[in-house]
Amino acid sequence: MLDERKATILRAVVTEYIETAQPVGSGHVASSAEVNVSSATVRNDMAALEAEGYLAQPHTSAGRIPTEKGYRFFVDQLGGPGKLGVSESQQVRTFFNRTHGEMEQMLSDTSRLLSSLTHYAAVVVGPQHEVATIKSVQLVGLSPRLVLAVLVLSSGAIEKHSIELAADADDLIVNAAAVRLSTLIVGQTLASASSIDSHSLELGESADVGIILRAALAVLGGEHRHDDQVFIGGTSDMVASFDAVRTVSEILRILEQQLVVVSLLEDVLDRGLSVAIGRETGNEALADCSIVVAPYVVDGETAGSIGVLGPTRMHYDQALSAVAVVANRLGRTLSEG
Amino acid sequence: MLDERKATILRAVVTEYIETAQPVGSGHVASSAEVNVSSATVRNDMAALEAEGYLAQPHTSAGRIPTEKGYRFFVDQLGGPGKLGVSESQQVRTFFNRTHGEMEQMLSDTSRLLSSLTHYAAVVVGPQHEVATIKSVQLVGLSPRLVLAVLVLSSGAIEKHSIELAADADDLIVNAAAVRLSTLIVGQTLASASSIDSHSLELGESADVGIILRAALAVLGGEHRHDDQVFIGGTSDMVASFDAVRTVSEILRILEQQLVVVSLLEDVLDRGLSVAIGRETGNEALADCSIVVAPYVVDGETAGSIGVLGPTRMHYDQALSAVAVVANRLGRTLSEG
DNA sequence: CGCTGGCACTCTCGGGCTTCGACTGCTTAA
DNA sequence: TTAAGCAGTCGAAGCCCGAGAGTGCCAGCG
Repeated sequence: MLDERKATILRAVVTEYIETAQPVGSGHVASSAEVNVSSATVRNDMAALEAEGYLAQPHTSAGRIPTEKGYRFFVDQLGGPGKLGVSESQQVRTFFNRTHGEMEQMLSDTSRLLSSLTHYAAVVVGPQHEVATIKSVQLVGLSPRLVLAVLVLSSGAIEKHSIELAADADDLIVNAAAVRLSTLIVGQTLASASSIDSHSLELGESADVGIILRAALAVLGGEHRHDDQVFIGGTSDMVASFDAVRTVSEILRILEQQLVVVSLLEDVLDRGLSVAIGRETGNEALADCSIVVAPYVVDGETAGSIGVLGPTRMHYDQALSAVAVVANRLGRTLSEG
Repeated sequence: MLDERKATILRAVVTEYIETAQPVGSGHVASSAEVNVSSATVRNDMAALEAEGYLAQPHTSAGRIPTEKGYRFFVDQLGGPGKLGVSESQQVRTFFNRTHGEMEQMLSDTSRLLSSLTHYAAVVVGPQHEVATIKSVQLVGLSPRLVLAVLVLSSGAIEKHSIELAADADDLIVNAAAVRLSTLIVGQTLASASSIDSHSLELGESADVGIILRAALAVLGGEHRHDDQVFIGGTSDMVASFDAVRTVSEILRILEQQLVVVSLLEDVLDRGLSVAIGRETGNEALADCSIVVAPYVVDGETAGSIGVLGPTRMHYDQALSAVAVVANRLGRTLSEG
């Protein structure tokens, strides 16, 4: 499709533009190390590249800037992620050597690490609860009609749901229900626990206990998708890459709606993409942004995903390697625990 | 200090500047409804106001803009918070009628509500755990050397701490420790629980149980301040009030570090509803920002605080009423549950 | 046939200039 | 004490122009 020289020229334009944010002209390209032809030749090729949609001109007599298609080509021919710089990989190493303890804390710190590595916004989506089994369940009466169900999952995550009762329930009844609930659902996954037929189990129970059980199971059956844990860091870094406050505001709006972010990441992964450029993100407001994502694997299962969000003119190589390395280390660290 | 006319003129300048973000000249002030003198007179008074430090001039032949001292006077003479507009108070009412259930969800939604009311960034700090008593404690073994301690507090909040053991512990031992721990700390506050002398209680326990107990109590004694829950919403709205990306980036950095929270808490200790203008926030990076805070009261105790962060030229009256009303309703709603 | 040098052209950017208008401060008079 | 008028100041906006960076195209050269 693109001969070798055109590809080199395109590469040169993209890297130069990523660096300077200025339209790059034929002269700059010709004087770059990889290109050994005159600026006139570069001009001809750039005109061709523009005709084919890889480059665009803000106006006549300005240099060229890459289009999304141009970035796409650049990223694709980049192949996989490269290696991290020494200081960065050192940073990653010390981070993961030092980190331990609470998973939430770790994920939150990971988003900070990733944003500090890339200077873009980092999004870390916690492990899905769907594969985790229930380690323990507990019912705690907070007030006569309010009971809190606390689940501990094998992943170390905690789910809590409050259950409002129609009638008062004393501690004895609550405890009885807790015991019964434990025997029913401990060891199961959330999904299978919530599919238990609540009618079949009221046999042999007192009415009060049955009511609580049914309420608890109903609550478990609710939307689990919603309580995905999402950690976002480094927005202040990313913001500095843009120059219009309007753009910044729109991007922040997207990030605030965390649900969107999650579906964004999942969507990108579904399509097998690890990089979404501009409108490929599927969101008009992110037309000036790119996303780099990777899943992380815990105990052989894809658990969650991490990603960075930056301007379309991001340092793709650095971002790719950072995301890849951090996803890898995060998965390994979580597997050990 | 300021005679009535000067106060009126200052008020007019501030409101006009808040509205337009443009320096306001004597002509505008003279033609405003509250002022019935000529522009020349206004000029004289404005010169005096400038000499006294309430107003400033970006340059000769420009209008005046308020200084921090000017805003301060404006806010002080505003007295308490006014009433909310009809649609806003309607919004608050339906929000609090509809809301129930998980506290975290509620606080997070509250920050969204507050930012949607004011169009500034809203910060909601969850109830301090210090007054809450422990309702239940549970130890769950995740792996042979990793035990998760889960506390349920009377406020409905949950604390979890992971405990790493030096030696393997089987379920029997963990359960024994859990039972013992329950009798020790249930009903106490976190503070008093963490001050239990761990050495005195090993009597009559097996060594294994004692080890776990000691580890658990040690973990409880850790820093509780750190796990204050903070919910921040509406940054995208606030950002739109500024025009320099640089400023925006710095403000976001502050929010990310949750430094604002510190000043929020400190301010709330001093007085009730309060406003910090510009450098009064104690942070150089927030020189162009103001903060409006109020504590909320649950069951007669100051539980936490809420606030908004916006530009110094914020709509103080609206912000004050919104914060006051939401703090009030939030406290009442949390008291009921 | 592809590459290159040259040339004319285009368009932005920045400086310098002028004009305009929105202010102010001061002076003077009621 | 207030108002009116007037001169002065300064930024914003418009304009022009030259410099510079780029382009497209063409003709010649290997």
